[in-house]
This record gives sequence, C-alpha cells and structure tokens, in this order.
Amino acid sequence: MKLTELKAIQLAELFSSLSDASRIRIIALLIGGEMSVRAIADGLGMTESAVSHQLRGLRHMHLVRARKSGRQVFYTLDDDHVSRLFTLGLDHVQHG
Amino acid sequence: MKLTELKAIQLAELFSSLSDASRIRIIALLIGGEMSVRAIADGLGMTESAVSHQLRGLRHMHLVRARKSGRQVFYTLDDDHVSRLFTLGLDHVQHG
DNA sequence: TGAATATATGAGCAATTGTTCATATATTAT
DNA sequence: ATAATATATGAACAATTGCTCATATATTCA
Repeated sequence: MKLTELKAIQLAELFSSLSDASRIRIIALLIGGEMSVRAIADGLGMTESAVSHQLRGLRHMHLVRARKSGRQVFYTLDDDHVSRLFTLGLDHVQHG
Repeated sequence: MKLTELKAIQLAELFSSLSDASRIRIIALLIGGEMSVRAIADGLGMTESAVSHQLRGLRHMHLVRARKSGRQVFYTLDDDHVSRLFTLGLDHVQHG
C-alpha cells in the first residue's frame, strides 16, 4: 500500500496513544461512559496528576474529549473509531 | 469496560508494535503482499539490520509471519486483524 | 573447501516515555 | 478576602526504544 511519510507518522502517533497499559485502562473505563479525572484516578489507583498527563495526550490525539462542569472535567471517548480500535485489538489479543 | 491488567498490558503491547512510523511503513508495504527483508529495506530506504530488528518485534506480536525460502525470508501480514487495524487507524487519522 | 549472499542478533548510545513531586490555575464555599 | 477542591503543567529522573555497527548463522555457488 502507498503511504506518505506524513500519514505513516500520524498513524504511528495514533497507535502510540494506545501503546500504554494505563491509557488502555483509561479508555476501557471510558467505554462505560463519561467520567471525571478523579473518578478515573480512583477507579485505576493512579494519581490525578498521572491521569491528567495521560488524558492530555489522548485529548491531543482526539481519542477523548473534555467537558468542563464547575471545577470538574468530564472525559468521554471522542468518536467510535476509538472503541472499534479497542475491540479489534482485543480480538487480536484473544485469538493470539 | 472491565479489563484485567494482563489484557491491558497485552493490548498496549499490540498497539506498541504499531506505534512507530518505520513499522507502519513495513506493514503498509506488506499489505501489497509477501516481501523479502531486502525488498522491504530497499523499498523503505532502511538498512536490512534495522528492518530485521523491527520484523522481529512484529513477528513476536504475531503481526507478521515469516516463510524461509533458500537464503531469503519472506514476510506477510499474519492475519486480517492487522490490515483491519491499519485501515481503521487510517480512517481515524483522515477524519482528524 | 572457501567466498558470497541473506538474514539475525547483541552491545551501545541518543532520544523518547511515564511517572512523581511541586506548583499553578480555576472554581466553589465560607 | 481566604480556604478548599479539581485539574493542569513543568522539571527531573529511571526505564524503554530504535538505530548503527560489528558479528554470527544459514544457505548457495564456484
């Protein structure tokens, strides 16, 4: 398949955002619906700082979207590509 | 979604194997069909050593499969999950 | 056998990554 | 106003990554 170097880099960056167990667990949580940073941190036993750092990367790659409400920020998956990549990857792992 | 830590790690490892532009370009080439290490190296302007190192990781994650013929080794994508992940990722990037 | 070819592998190094800790910003409550 | 809460951010550090270079293994050819 023909692929410009730019697209190759963008694809690699997309998959990079899914290449860490903490981020995978964040996304797995968000498949269940919108959550605040603290709720994610509590749910995963991570510090809010670590979660916030990871969410920034995910936001930057348009994998999650933020909605601010008062002093909380609620995150959701940005579009259905994300959960489809997730479940397709899970398929591969489970048939490995 | 509920996800064991093991599955999270395995998923992260799977996406890690797709998280580098050189590997993405190797996979893009292999979507066109079976190729030798040298052909891949020539096609991408990489050294055979660098390609071989990358192929080892891809082989380990069952993304590519090797077939030895004489002194050459021909690589193909291991199963259709790979090209489906690839094209799904490309979709996301192109709608970004 | 020895030389040439194709691939694989280990060591080493620069660059990147994910975390912690401290601090900053923003919002709400008193 | 001050304090408390929720999140974001920068610096710094250990751990990981992808390459090069040298070398090893395997196969073919003369």
